[in-house]
Amino acid sequence: MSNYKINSALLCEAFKALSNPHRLALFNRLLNCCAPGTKCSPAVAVRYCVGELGEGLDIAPSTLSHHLKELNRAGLVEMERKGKNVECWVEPAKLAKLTTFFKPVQND
Amino acid sequence: MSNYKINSALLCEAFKALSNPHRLALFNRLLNCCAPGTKCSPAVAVRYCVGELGEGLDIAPSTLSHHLKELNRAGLVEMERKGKNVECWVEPAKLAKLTTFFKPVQND
DNA sequence: TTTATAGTTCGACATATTTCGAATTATAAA
DNA sequence: TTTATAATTCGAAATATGTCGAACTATAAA
Repeated sequence: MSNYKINSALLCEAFKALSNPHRLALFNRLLNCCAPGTKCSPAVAVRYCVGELGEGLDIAPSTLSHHLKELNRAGLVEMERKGKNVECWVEPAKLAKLTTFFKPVQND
Repeated sequence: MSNYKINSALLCEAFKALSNPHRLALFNRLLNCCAPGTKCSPAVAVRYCVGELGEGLDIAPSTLSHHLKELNRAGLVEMERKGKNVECWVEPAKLAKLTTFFKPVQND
């Protein structure tokens, strides 16, 4: 099977979501739980609440909320309310789909 | 080594380039030289000229040119004039960098 | 019940993007 | 040299995006 026709509309939405510096930073923060050099092998997807994700980004809460909504809409980030907070995480399965796109066609 | 700090500005440019349906289609055309089911194992990157890439996309030549310029600027597509035509192709090394981003952090 | 904290929605405004047609450049063919 | 083909540049217009503050909702704590 080749990657000739992955649903390009969905793919395009994913790339659009990652095309903004703030959203890319947010997504990256969810992907990379650890600072360089530290040990970290999460069995389960890492979770951050909205506020934590926005730290150091210097954007208004409403803007932060908007960007996370976009990442969620694009299917890249999951969100779930936990008490006063809303937790965010990335499902590893979603990543796999994206990497598939960049792999060259495989035929034998 | 982790992917903690890939140059996010460059990465962002790449995703922005792929965030437009027409540009994604153009890039995909360069990635997937073959129709599904056919045999195809290109030793060298596949090349299309600008006009060929635009076929069936129903956009003006100026728009096509603009989009390819964007893909080139983002470092995703190489371009070189060959006579009357301008040939376009994707360097496999560029793809590798993008896939790295989506891979989870590896620490041992 | 009142108050505080976390996050979202809405409307407005500035900026960026997409697209086209007209004019232009580069190359090859007649 | 003149003509045709391939592609690019430029300017303009329509649309989309990023951002904020104000007002609002959801939940927990006092």
